[in-house]
Amino acid sequence: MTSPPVPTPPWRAARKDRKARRALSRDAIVDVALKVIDAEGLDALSMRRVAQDLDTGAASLYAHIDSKEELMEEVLDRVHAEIGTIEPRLEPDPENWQEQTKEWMRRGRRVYAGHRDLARAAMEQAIPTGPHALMNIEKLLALLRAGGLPDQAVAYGVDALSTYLTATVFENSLLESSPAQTGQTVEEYFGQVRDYFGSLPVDRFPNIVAMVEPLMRDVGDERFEFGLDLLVGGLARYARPRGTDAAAQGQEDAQA
Amino acid sequence: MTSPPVPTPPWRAARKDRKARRALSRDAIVDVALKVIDAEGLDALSMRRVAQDLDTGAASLYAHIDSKEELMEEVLDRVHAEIGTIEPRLEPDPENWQEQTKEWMRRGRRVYAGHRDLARAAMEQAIPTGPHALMNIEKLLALLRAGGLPDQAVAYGVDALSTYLTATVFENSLLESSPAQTGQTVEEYFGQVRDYFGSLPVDRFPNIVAMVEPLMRDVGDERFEFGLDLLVGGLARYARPRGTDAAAQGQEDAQA
DNA sequence: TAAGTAAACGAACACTGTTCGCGCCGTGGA
DNA sequence: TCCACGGCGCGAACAGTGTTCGTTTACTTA
Repeated sequence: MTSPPVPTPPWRAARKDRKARRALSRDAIVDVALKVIDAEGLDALSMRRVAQDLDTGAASLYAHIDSKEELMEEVLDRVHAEIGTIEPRLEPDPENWQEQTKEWMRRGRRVYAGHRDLARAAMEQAIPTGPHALMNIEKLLALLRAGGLPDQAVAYGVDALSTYLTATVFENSLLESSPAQTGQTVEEYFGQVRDYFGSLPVDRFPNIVAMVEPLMRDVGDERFEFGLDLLVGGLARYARPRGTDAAAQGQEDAQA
Repeated sequence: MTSPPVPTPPWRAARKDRKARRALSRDAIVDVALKVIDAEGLDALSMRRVAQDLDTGAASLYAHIDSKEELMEEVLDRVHAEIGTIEPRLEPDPENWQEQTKEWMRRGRRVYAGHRDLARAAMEQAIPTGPHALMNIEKLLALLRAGGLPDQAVAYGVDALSTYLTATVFENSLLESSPAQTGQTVEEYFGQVRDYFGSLPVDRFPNIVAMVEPLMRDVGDERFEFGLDLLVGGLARYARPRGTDAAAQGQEDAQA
């Protein structure tokens, strides 16, 4: 098979080039996937799209990753890492657990908001089991336990907080991306909805018509903060009595 | 072009048969779509699948409906009608608005739960504008206003409640449908997660390990009821002072 | 009866996630 | 040094998806 030296044909050279940047790996794939989401949104993410940025075909990805679903889990866990590593050492303070919890939630919101509509993917994940996602659950559990809540309240509380976080961030991303598909800005879209609500028949929808302004006010921080206060404040009612007021409250659930 | 009478060829006869049941209409399409969702789940819903039950092709549907998205809006509004028509006349009672609100939420949950994973579609709808959806918002607004909440608290409160409803119902449907795809029951899936959580390294995840049981307890009513109580109880803090306690609270948002 | 119109429809387009099987390539053993 | 092996890369294909095009069909109106 020893043949005399011959200039390699162009297609083989091209092949060589491609093989040369053999940077194909699990991490590289997840990297690119997240970059695509950040740049073009979740809908633009396809196996072919990821492969394209890696100068290869979609089939090649399946040597490193079982399915797109698994890829998404990996991407989501990377984002969970981003939430957790901003302030790696968090010492739950029993005197300050409410504000700490809120701050943690705000951090999560900021991080998610920085990745377009990735929160939609987070919603579709039933129970997150990635290491960094677990770390975040662990942190939240620690905060609520520091508040002295009964175990069941801690568990349901963490669940409610997580649900609230992903759901609100997702809805926010919807409000930004769905009017963009028809080429209008968020303000235009909101203006249209405001007008529509205002134009409803007053006899059938008196409250909507009367409440158009408060309903349409702010899509962002204030709205999020309101619900957050509802939840954390509600959880605080379960807290171990401290200071003057008793923590007793008449609900039968969330027993210790 | 006048040709002598000839027995219609079989294929034309077949065509005749199909045309005879010209029951194709907007309502009929929405009917079938909802039936498909109820019977086979949201993922099974495709334009071709709907057309098949109507003995036609997918293209024929587009004479009555602009897009699949519009079809989903129609389906969702039908379900919203189902929520609203169970108790068409609801008189908001200022003395009882909290329990009325909770009951309304429970009703919504029951209805959604009766339609498989349709709640996922509800999540993806940015701002519902269907007539029956608006009617439900109207009802919720009336209830919170009867409680004497400041306008902004009413608006944000309705939003938080709606979000909580769809998000929790959606998560519940996920927990039921996602393990079913791999052929296991919900109990098996939950057992696996429980075992996994329990097997985590105690030094890194002390709270998760300690809280496995409360975390994994109940996927249903109790969990929902807990979050519901958090929200409604939190809203009640904004209520107009009645009886002894003052409703003042230090948050700066949700001003009237 | 003739014309006009609106619905129905088959085929096609551009996508999607995933699988199959071939061929290249770097590494370990003889 | 040579060779075989095994894993990875990858083009092509499969079975789907929502949607559109151009045509045929059926019904209504003049």
